[in-house]
Amino acid sequence: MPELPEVEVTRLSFADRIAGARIVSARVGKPLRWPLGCEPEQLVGRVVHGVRRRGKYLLLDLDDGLLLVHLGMSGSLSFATTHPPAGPHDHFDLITSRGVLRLNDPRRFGAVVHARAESAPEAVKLLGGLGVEPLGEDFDPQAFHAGLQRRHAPIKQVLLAGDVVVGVGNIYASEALFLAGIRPTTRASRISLARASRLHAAVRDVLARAVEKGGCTLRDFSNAQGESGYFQLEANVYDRAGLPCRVCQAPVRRMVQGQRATYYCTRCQR
DNA sequence: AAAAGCCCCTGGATGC
DNA sequence: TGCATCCAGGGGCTTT
Repeated sequence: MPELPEVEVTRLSFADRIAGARIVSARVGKPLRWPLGCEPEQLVGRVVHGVRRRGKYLLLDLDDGLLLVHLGMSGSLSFATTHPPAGPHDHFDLITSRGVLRLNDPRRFGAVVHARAESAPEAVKLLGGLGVEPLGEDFDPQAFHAGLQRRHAPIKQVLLAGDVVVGVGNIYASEALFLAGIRPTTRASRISLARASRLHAAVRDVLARAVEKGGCTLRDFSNAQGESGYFQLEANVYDRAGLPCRVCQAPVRRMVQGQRATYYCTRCQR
C-alpha cells in the first residue's frame, strides 16, 4: 500500500492530533525490519512535537530525538483514543496522552527506529541517500534531467531507486511513465530535457493528485465496492495487463524489471 | 560508482 | 476441500 501519497495521507490523518502528546508507554511486538534502537521505557515522558515525512519515512519529532517510521510493504498506522488488545500483526504501540499510535504490519518489512537526532548515524543510514522530494520546491525539471543523465539504468528502476527522486513506488512509477509517454525500459541517461520535463510533471501530478484523493491505492481501489465516487484516481496501466489502454485501446503489457512488475502501453509509450 | 540479485515475511489468489 | 505455487504497494545489503 504505502507509496508517498499513502504515507503523506497517513501523516495528515494524525499529525495534528498527536502533536503535543506525552508518551505514557511503548510496546514492541514481533521483530520488525530493524530493532527500535532503544528500550521502550526510554520513550516514556517524551513529548511528540510533530510528524514530518521524508520520502516514505515518517519522522516523529520528540523533545530529545525522533522516531523513524516506515510502513514497508504492508504496514499501516492507526491513531485512536481507544486501546484495544494487540492483534497478531500489531507490532508497535505508542501510548500517549492523546491516543494510541499503532503499527499493524503483517509482513513486517516496516520499522520503527529511534534516533537521538536526524544527524545521528542511525538516522543518516536510512535518510542519507534519499533523493529530492517530488512535491517540494527543489524538484525542478533541469535538476531532474541532470540527475537522470548520470544514470544508465532503465528509467523505471531509476525512479524506484529513490536516490534521484523519492516516494515513487511501483504503482506510481508505471503510472507516471504512462502519463509522460515514456517506455519504462528507456535508459535514464537517454531521456531528453523535454521528455524529462514531461516526466517531472507527470510524477508531481500523479503523486499530488493521489494525495488529494486521500491516497487511494490501486489494488484497494479495484477491490472496493461502491467507491466510485470516492476514488477518482484510476490506474491507466498498473495491474491492467491484457486490458485495453484507456487512451488507445491497445492491450496493456506487463513485464518484469528488477523482480518488480512493470505495466505499460506499447503504443502510448515510446 | 553503478547496476543487478537476494532476501526479509505473511497472506491472498489461483490452480490442480 | 486441501495443498502447492505464485505474487504483492519496499529497500538495504551483497555481489558483480
